[in-house]
Amino acid sequence: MTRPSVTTPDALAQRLAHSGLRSTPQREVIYDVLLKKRDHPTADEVYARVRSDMPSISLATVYNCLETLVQCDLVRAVNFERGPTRYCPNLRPHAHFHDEQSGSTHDIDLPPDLLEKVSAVLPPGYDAKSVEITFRGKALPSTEPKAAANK
Amino acid sequence: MTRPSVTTPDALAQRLAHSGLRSTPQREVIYDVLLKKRDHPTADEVYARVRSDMPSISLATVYNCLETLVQCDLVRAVNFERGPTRYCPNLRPHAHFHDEQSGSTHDIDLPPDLLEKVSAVLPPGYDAKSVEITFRGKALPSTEPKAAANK
DNA sequence: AGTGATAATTAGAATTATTCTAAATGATGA
DNA sequence: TCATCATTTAGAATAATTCTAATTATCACT
Ligand SMILES: [Mn+2]
Ligand SMILES: [Mn+2]
Ligand SMILES: [Zn+2]
Ligand SMILES: [Zn+2]
Repeated sequence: MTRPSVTTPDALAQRLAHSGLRSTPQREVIYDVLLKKRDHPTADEVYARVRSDMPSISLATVYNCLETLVQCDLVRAVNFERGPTRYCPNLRPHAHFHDEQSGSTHDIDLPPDLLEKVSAVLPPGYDAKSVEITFRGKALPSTEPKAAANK
Repeated sequence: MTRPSVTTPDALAQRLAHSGLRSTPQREVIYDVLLKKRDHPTADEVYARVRSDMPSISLATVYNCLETLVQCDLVRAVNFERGPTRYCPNLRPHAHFHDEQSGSTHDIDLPPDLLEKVSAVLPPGYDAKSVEITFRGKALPSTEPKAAANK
């Protein structure tokens, strides 16, 4: 029954304020879209989804808002090779698994000590602010993202 | 006194033949350039370096040859965020450290068991063909890549 | 050596995701 | 209400890469 730390829409205004930014309808609906279907959509996909709620929003605004959410640490930008950037509202420490067949991206939760263990391979003189772990391969269809299991 | 497994220019013709491809002057000079200065150059940087040896080479050929070397498993393509792809002839298992100040990329050799340990976090149903580990942060100037220390 | 088949290279156009620019709109608060 | 500053917006610009179609090089055979 643990809840994700900050992944509720309410947290948005707080986090934005903390960075001296305003909560706007565009930022809210974009964050909602990310929380509702956590399949690592691209900016274009976010744009398409947001347009049903807000048909007048512009693609530039989608890019601007996503960047803002990333700066506020509410969302992670996820890249794989040279593909378009994908957006992830999962704030727990996790890795990404890219299924080559389907093109889908899955979250892999990490045990609490793994990132430290990995960072321990750094020789003296290297000070890492972040670590990213990415897998590429084949995932069984049963591992396809099911209907928005939040928790 | 261990030697890197396949990182000598001689290996090139072999590996290419194994994939049914020819060894060409362009492929050779590009692979040489990658071996000579292992600082993870971009395609543009490779192009610039190769042009002193072979002024008539085209940028399209540089892209083609780099892709060929990657397909033959002689070179790794390395991406960081949305930056241009960089190329790495280090075939040992290693991670990448991106120094945010200088923009430089460093190889971090990995202990033999680490990648297995990391892959062990995958739930059943996930079959990873590759794992990538990327660090981002600050590296002390002393860790700057020194004059082509091969071995 | 000559010939046809295939592979590789090349210049330049096209593509794609993203960023930039400059103007319009919206909120804030003296 | 007005001035100020933040945000959004449309469209142009950018940058890395890929594609296209033509040319050149290599190879296998005769
Ligand atoms: Mn990824
Ligand atoms: Mn990298
Ligand atoms: Zn994720
Ligand atoms: Zn490397």
